[in-house]
Amino acid sequence: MNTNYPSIISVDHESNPRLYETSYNNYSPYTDYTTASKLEAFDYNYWPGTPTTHNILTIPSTTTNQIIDQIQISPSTNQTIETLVPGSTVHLSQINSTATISATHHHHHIHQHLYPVPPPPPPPPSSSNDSSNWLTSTEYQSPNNYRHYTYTNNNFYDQPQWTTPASSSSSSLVPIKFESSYSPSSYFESSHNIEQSLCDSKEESSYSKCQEQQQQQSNWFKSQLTPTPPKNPANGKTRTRDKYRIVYTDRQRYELENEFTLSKYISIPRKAALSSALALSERQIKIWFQNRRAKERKLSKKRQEICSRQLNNSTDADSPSDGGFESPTYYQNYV
DNA sequence: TTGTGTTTTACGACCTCC
DNA sequence: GGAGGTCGTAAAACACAA
Repeated sequence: MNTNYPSIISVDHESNPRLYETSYNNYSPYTDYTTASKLEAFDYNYWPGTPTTHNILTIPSTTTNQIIDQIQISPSTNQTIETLVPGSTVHLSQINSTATISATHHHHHIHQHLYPVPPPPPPPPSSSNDSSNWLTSTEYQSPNNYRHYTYTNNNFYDQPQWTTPASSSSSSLVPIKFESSYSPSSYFESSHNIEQSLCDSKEESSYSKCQEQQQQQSNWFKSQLTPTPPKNPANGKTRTRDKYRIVYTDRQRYELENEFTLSKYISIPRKAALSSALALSERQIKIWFQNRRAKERKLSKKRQEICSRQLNNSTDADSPSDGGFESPTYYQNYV
């Protein structure tokens, strides 16, 4: 496993409109929020690798010069510029590069997926802005194989996890797999130990081990849409008949949190979309938002208390005595 | 391992708005 | 009247110190 990749080139973008993955695995932009509310930061990282064709899901721009993403595809060439414009159709463009690219949120979340196309790769467009080579999101067929990389302890780990769909029919559309580094640590810990040689090996034991690992990965992806049921259902409780509460998956939480950062109150259409995308009922989405707002209120109350305490400390700095500022009545009177 | 405090789902009670 | 809001709370899940 090569952990000696060259320095990572990271570009922070503070004005990227986020792409949203629907339950049908098409990428579509948010349309019911303002552009300003979509601001998020991305880190784009690359390092030299085998020349590969990459698929990039973008929203083509013809009406604005807004540039929100620049990916240098090799040190000796010019930059490829992808432009995302909210509210327009999502397209797939392809580039040939000698770089392996990943796009990750600066909070460890992968928002945009760049898949190497399995050989033989389709001919690349003459330029990345050549819209004649773009596919619509419904035409997009994710590759039969893709490669996943992770970033740990300031090193990129080559993490070859070649995944092949269960079905052998290559003509059927394969759902775009959700990759998130906001995932159980055990997933990555186990992944780091996977050696590519296992899958390349002619040895039956190594091959079956590889198959097993692939199955585990596949199960993890599936599990991200399946909330964990309670270990001990509460019998006779007045709550849900057969379950007291379930634990949402990392992906469900992640998408809900993302939605919450966009708006503290979820709209009816967004609720319906999230419901189908995350396999949660609209009631669960609604209650999650209610609970999340409650948490926010609790946190801001706590912050306010800390602020007033600090303010109080500074105003009392000259005083030899704290005047009993720890007492609840003091705070009550102060606030 | 265990005790304890915190966070996360889920709900009831009650309120407002349309 | 129904939908969805807050508030308070139950209980599972989780984190973490001892």
